[in-house]
Order: sequence, then structure tokens, then C-alpha cells
Amino acid sequence: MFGWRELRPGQDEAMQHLLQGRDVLVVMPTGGGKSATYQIPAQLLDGPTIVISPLIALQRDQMLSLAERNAGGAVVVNSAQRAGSSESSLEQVRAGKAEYVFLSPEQLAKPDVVDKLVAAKPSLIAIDEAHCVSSWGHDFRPDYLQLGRVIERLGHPPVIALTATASPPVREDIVEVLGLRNVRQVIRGFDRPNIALRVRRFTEESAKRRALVEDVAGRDGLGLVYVATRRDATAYAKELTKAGVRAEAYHAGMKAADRERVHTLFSEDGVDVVVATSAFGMGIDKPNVRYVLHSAPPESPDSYYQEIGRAGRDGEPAEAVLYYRSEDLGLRRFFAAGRPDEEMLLRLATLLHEHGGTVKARAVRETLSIGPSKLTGLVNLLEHAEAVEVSERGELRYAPKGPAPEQAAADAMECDESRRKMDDSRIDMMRGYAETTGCRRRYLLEYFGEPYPRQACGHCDTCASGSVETEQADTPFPMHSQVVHASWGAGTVMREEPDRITVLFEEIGYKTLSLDAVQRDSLLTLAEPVAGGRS
DNA sequence: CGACGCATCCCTAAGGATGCGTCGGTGCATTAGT
Repeated sequence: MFGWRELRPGQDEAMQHLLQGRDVLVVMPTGGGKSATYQIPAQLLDGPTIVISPLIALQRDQMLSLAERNAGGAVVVNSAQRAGSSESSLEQVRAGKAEYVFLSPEQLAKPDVVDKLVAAKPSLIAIDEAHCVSSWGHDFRPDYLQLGRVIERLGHPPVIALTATASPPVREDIVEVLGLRNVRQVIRGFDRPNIALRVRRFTEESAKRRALVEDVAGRDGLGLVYVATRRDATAYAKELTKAGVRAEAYHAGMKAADRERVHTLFSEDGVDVVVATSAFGMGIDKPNVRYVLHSAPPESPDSYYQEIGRAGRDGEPAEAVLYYRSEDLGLRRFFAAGRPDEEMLLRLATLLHEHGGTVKARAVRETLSIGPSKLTGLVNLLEHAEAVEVSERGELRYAPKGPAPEQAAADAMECDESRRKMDDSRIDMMRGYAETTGCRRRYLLEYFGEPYPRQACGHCDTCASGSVETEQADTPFPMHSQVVHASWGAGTVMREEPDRITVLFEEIGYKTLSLDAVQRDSLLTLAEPVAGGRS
């Protein structure tokens, strides 16, 4: 049906788990055949498959590629189509005339859409780009955090979550938010040895800009330059054009037609380089991208690996260069520092508490005069504080045994504070990557929990310059051992260096500790190893 | 948190230094107006 002669590593395993009724988290590089892991079980299971996908453009592409096959029909439900069209899509699903239905999490926030899907008796749910659950749900697209409830409402058929990049805490977040049960993790192909890794450090912004423009002008082949702001996207594109490079800017503030035009140029090799904010890239599977440069660090190694992973898909040599000034992390800290509206949080908690019964979300929005997205964000926080419950139909009520509203608001703020600490620690890990004297590949792979031999990878600047440590560190806290800190709680050793270790603490994120201090003050104790592992 | 643009200061004048305010990413859905 799909024209494949054989399965790739991991595909078979993921499919077997689904067919045996288990939930699965798949982490595989783009182009590694992630889609197949739900497309084939979808054919074998009796009932439609719901695919949750973050971008309307992705939904359309996936729907069209399935429509070319004789695979039982695929439809989309979103705001980009005519009013009646989503109706008829849902009708086709209910009548068994469509095997695949693509929707955004926001569509699933609508009770009548979910009702129609329940009536269609779905046999499988696939969450595409599942890392969005973790990175976008908190304030940007809060409906992501309600997916767990929707999955239950849909009868919790086997669920498969798919992503190309997710560090261990992101994987845990995905499993928790989606409420996955009896979950198996299938993780394959993290290392991308053909991508050479390099960091160039600068003190002056102007020197960094000149060097980057010069660098691009001297390169052959197709490339991507990631920048931090829309203004920089335009500015760099202009300077590169002046330097004789066919460059195009790309960011979310551009008109849809212009964005479309840049995509087309990029896919048809009609451009040398696209200068973009993080808006560019999801769903891109272009084999011949030769380099990915960053004019500033992104907010986490997760994002960085995702973005440089768009280079060298053809397996030919490619390069990822980070143009780095420590000051550039400031913008990321600013973005991570946003706090919820505490006053509104308290008003919402008080309102629901005093009402005492079940209230429609619309009525709450009108009373507090806030938008749907803000309300969902606040509800997510109060749910986390176990003060508010959301019914199957999306109605709100105060938890019978919930804390008092003041306490609930305070608890919710504390939950958010802990998330912010984790975000900050990811920024620190990005700094660590930029400033490490060790092998950069090992740094990234260990961040993702993949052991990498202590040897020169030969494809990063630190290995090439000979500064990399190859000696096996002899520490009392080996890689991946479980440790406990008096005030930071439980954690896992994620990185060892001769004089320090990095621990991922469950509550507050990544911390790098000097071994001297750890031993002098007995800061850490080894915990009992936890039985069981991951595939 | 830091960069940038603008106004002000210095006072021979011009242009560099300083201070202040503003702005900064990712997308869905919905609706009013053409």
C-alpha cells in the first residue's frame, strides 16, 4: 500500500507495541520513518486514526500524501477551510469513510468536535511533533496541556507520540501530560555523525555579524541561518544580499504569501540561504542543506539539536556553527522569565470556589473578560494545584477537596516557578554547550541521555583542536546514577567531567557541581539504582 | 537581560558620552470590514 519493502530499525517495535494495546513514545530523526509507525497500525486496527498535528500546513501536506495512496481516505479539520468543510470531514470520519483525521489541539478543545470523534470510535491516536506538548503548552498554546483529558474522553485507544528530539525530562513531560499508560519508549538514531559541530565566540556584536556574513558568502550549497529576532532576519538577509548571496528572510510576521514563496524557493533550490527565526523548519525534510548557522543561541539544547538536525539529511557532510556571545542568552532569559497573571489566577479560583457548581468556560470568560487561550492557561495551572477540575464536556468546577482559593493561587504560582527554574537550567545547558572545552557531540548526546564513548568524535572544533579530554573520569557518581541533594532533591547524573558533574534534578532542572565541593561538603548521596530500563 | 533609537549634555563647536524608554518568538481560531 505504501510502497515500502522493509521496515527500518525501531519501526517494527513501535508498531508491535501499539497493536498489543500499549502506548508508545517514538523519538526518531525526521526522515527516519516516524509516520509509518502509526500509518500501518492504522490500517490494521478497526476504526479511524486521529492525528494531532501542530501546524495547519503540516496537516495539509500529510493529508495530501495519504490521499495519493489507496489508504482509506484522509481528512482535516481546521479553521483554514470553509465552515461546512470541517463538518463534512467529521461526518466522513463518523461514517467510516476516512481512516485518518488531522486536527490541531485547539480543535479538540471544542466539545462538539470531540463528541463527533467519540461517536466514530477511534482505534488509534497519534501525536505528531510531540515535543510541542512540553514546550508550547505552558503559555503559548495551552490547549496542548488538555490533550490528556481529551484522550481519556476518546476512550484512550493506543496512543503514539512522535518527535525527532526530546531530552529525558521532555520525554517525561510528554508521558505525564498525555497521560500515557504502560508506555514503551522507542528511541533511535540520535547521533548525526555527518554534521560537524563548531562554535565561534565573539565579544562584539558587530564583529559577530561581519564574521557570519563573510562565512555564508564563502560557502557553497544550501544553508539556513537562525536568528533571534524578526528584525535580525530582515537585517541579515539584506546584508547577505549585498554580499552577493541569494538570501531570503523568514519569520512569523511576514504575509502568508511571502512565507509560502520562501518555502517554495527553498524546496526548489532557488535560494542560497534562508535567514529565519524559529518559525522556519517544522515539517522541513530537505536532504541537501549543507549548513545551519546560529547568530545567537536558542533557549535549549533541545531546540538547538532540532534546528541543526535540518542539515545533512542526505548523509553527506554538513556543518552546524553557533556564533556565540554570552550576552545573547539574555533574550532567552527574558522570554523564560514571563510569569502568569497572579491576580487573575486568584479571581478565577475565587469565582469557581464561590459558585460551587459546574460552570461553562464561556460564562467564566465573560465574567472575567479574558480570552479562551488565557483562561485555558490559568485553568491548567489551577488543575496542577489540584484546585480546579475540567469535565468531559470542558466545563469547570472547583475540586471538592481542593485547597482554599488563596492557597490554590499560591500553589499554582509555585508550580510555574518550578517550571521556570527548569527553563533557566536549559538555558544554562545551552551556555555549557557553547563554552565547553570537551567534545561537543558528546555534550549533546549525553544531554539526550545517549552514552557516547570518551573519545574524539573527530567532527567538532574541540576535538579537532585537541583540547578535548579523552581520559575516563573516575568519579564516585557514574553516568546515569541516581543521586540525592539535601535541598535540590533527587536527580540523575547526566554528564561527567574530570572536575565536575552535571545532574538533572527532577524539580529544578540541570545543575553543574564541582566534584571538590561535592566531596568536601558531602552534597550528594547515591540512591538505590532503579530497576527496569528503556528500549 | 541587553540592544537600539532618540534626546540631551558638554559648551568654542562638533560629535562622542550618557540616560531613558521601548522592544523582543513560536500558531491556533475568530471576527470585523473590504
